[in-house]
Amino acid sequence: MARRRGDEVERCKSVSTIQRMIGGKWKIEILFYIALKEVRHFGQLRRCIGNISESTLSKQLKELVDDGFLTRTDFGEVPPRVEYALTPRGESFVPILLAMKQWGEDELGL
Amino acid sequence: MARRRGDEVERCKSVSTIQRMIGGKWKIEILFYIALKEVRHFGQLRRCIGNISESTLSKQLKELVDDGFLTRTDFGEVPPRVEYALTPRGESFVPILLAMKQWGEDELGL
DNA sequence: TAAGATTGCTATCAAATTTGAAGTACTGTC
DNA sequence: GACAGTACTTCAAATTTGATAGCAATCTTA
Repeated sequence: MARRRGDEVERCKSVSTIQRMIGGKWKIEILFYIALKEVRHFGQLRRCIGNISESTLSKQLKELVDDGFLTRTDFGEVPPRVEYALTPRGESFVPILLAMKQWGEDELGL
Repeated sequence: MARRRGDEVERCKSVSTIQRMIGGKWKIEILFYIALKEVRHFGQLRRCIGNISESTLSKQLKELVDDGFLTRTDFGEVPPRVEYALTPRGESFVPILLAMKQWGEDELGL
């Protein structure tokens, strides 16, 4: 049954938080490549995602680290070597990434 | 095993398409309220989502209609009455919305 | 009688976000 | 010696999002 006037809906905090965390223009793809394709490095991500700019990728990765999805390991070498990997929280999100990939293949025929 | 240099990763079209479709700043929440809370009207969505502006909500709804997630029924009355509802494609996405809500509750304690 | 509320927008302009291009620092390759 | 590779940062420009006002017609309130 659909809702009617005066029948207000309360906000769902878990959904609005996820929306904030993965709602960017690139986060799902970034997580996908790190989680399911084992991509670890900045330059690889930039190349396989395609159109993302370096400054944007850098910022999005930082946010994913801050939100607890990724770890960032800087080996302090020159030329720079940095590796990104999933945290346990990131791992726990993998089934959702897989479901989205599967949905795309089934529903969109891709 | 992590990937190394020269070992390039191919782009996954189903993931980049989903990213484009639901990657906005609000789409997950919009779909959530329509799918799981039975919200049908523009004004209700605006109120329960909170900070979204009317122009943005209008645009995002239009995109979700264009991408085949929602139907829009205009009853041609004044004051306007318009209803949004899930298409079969939208319905098929519901399990992913549920999984995200659950993930937020379990992982973030919300 | 007339003002105000209701509803789903659109138009306009300001503010915030995202983008591309270039720069940084150093090593290894041609 | 010029150039590519690596992971960024900085800055101006382009794009997206937000705030506000307005429209159309009817019902409600004063």
